[in-house]
Amino acid sequence: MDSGEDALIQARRDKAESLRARGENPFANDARLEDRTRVSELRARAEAALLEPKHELRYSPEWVQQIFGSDTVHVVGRLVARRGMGKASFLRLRDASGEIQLFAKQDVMGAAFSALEPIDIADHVEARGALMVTKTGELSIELRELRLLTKALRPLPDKWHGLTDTDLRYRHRYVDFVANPEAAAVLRARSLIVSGLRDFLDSEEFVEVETPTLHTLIGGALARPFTTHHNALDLSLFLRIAPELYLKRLLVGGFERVYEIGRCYRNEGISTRHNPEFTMLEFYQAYATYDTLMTLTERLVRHVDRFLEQRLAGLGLAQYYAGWVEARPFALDQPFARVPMARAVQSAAERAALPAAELLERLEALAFGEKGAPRNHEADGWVGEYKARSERAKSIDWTNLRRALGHCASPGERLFVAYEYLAEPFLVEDYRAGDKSLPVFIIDYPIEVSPLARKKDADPSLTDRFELFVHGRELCNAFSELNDPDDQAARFRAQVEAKARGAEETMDYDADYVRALEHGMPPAAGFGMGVDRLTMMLTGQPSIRDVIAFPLLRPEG
RNA sequence: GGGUCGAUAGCUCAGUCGGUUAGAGCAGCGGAUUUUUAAUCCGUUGGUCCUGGGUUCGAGUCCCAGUCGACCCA
Repeated sequence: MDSGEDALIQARRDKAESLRARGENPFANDARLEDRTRVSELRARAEAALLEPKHELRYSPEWVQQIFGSDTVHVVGRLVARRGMGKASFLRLRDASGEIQLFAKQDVMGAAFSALEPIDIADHVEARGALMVTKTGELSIELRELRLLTKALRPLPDKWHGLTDTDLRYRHRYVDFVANPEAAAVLRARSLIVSGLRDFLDSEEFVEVETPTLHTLIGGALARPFTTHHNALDLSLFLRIAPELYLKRLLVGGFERVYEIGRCYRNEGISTRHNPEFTMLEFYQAYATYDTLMTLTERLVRHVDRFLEQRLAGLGLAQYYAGWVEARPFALDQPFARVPMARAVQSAAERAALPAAELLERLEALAFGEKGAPRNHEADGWVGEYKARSERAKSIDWTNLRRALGHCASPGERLFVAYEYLAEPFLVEDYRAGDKSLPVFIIDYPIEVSPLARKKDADPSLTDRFELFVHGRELCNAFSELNDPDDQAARFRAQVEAKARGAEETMDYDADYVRALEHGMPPAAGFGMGVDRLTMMLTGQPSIRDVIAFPLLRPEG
């Protein structure tokens, strides 16, 4: 009654048993690694023996002989392929640094050749032998000894197709990383991207800090939180949605440049761009403005990209980076566009052959009312006329634009909604650098949608704020910080009132934060960026799940 | 929340108009093979066709409901 899977596992258990019967441990951990060599070291030493063209990885037998002589090398790793030839056998061994072929010959190994019998693909082994080159030019280790270290009781997926079922890939991620090397390369890249961020910020004299993730108040962003409870204090707590307010308290405390890279939690839906827990970089710089930070942001993104390229190459993973860059639809090497939101809306309207000034004046009249009916009886006619102006005008989501306008209570909110529907969907086509899209800073956001940003001196209806869009996707949010405690207290009160009116995503009144501002926070600018999204962007991954080691999934049924 | 598509062997996939005992490749098992590269050749094991109803002489296939997933929209 065994299923096919049970039979495959049983066959491997039987092999483990046969080893135990011979007094060997199929889960040994006594390998002596003093003389262990990583595959990458062997490849590096053998590089001088590479034949042209080098990317084909064919080696000269004489040169390899010259470099390595008959010295025995010692490697450990997982077997990922096996080709039996009777009295000879080819195995492929993978360690964290790379792969190399093992060549087993009965006349060389003698009795040790029988060690191959109980060994399967996926097992971890240690091997000793001399470097040589096969007749096809493949660098190989001619085995003297082979020993099982760990028996894998389950088989690997199809050697050619790997594991493609997306659900299985994410549920059995440990298999995904073995079967799909690019998935593992993305995780390596993520680690390097985080290192690159630290490398850049540390060199700019920022201090890395860790602030609480358990919060008593909701603040720093507009999002629904997860709730939890501290037993000893009998205290309700929120998992943080952003570190912002604590980092700015540190500016009050005298730290001029601080940053934090850490997990944030938002109790929202899951999509290709959203995971309930995600990693955010925030940094704050005293005596700086959002203008300073735009320049810094461009340098930061380019620095991280170069850092990634160099370090991946150092790991022998250059081909993955090359593939990602090849597929990139955006350019990072040219100055990013900087466009005030109002101008972005105006020029987007013009590009759709719409009367920009008239349209902006009519936003309130275009809104749907409570029951989805137009507030203004002329509005349907205007929209019909607008749609006829151009293909682009026709492709605008007028229905949802008017619905969203219906929820707006101020001109600033309406401008923001107009931007979201008229301009943002077209950023990729409107801002170009040759055949690539150009990253765009949208600047000067309305004050109503920016509760923590500083008012513009020249126009108090706007804030000194930018968001960076790379190929149409939001990557960063930054602004000159509000440090007037009275202004901040008034904005908190507005949030509390919005909550009382039924708004779901609001901030709480944070009296301690207002007190901190009363002690004097230096003028400053702050910056936030999703590390997951940055990784998606630089590695060309379509889903946030591809850049998270273990994304949240519905539990197995 | 709405729409579209999908779920068949451990993995990757076929399965025609509803019709005999559901197939292939890989993996596994047995055999041959001392330079292979997805090795090759011979033989062979392995199935809750996602679940539950329904239509029918007969359902992997058609219908309904549900579960799970992917993509798009909100």
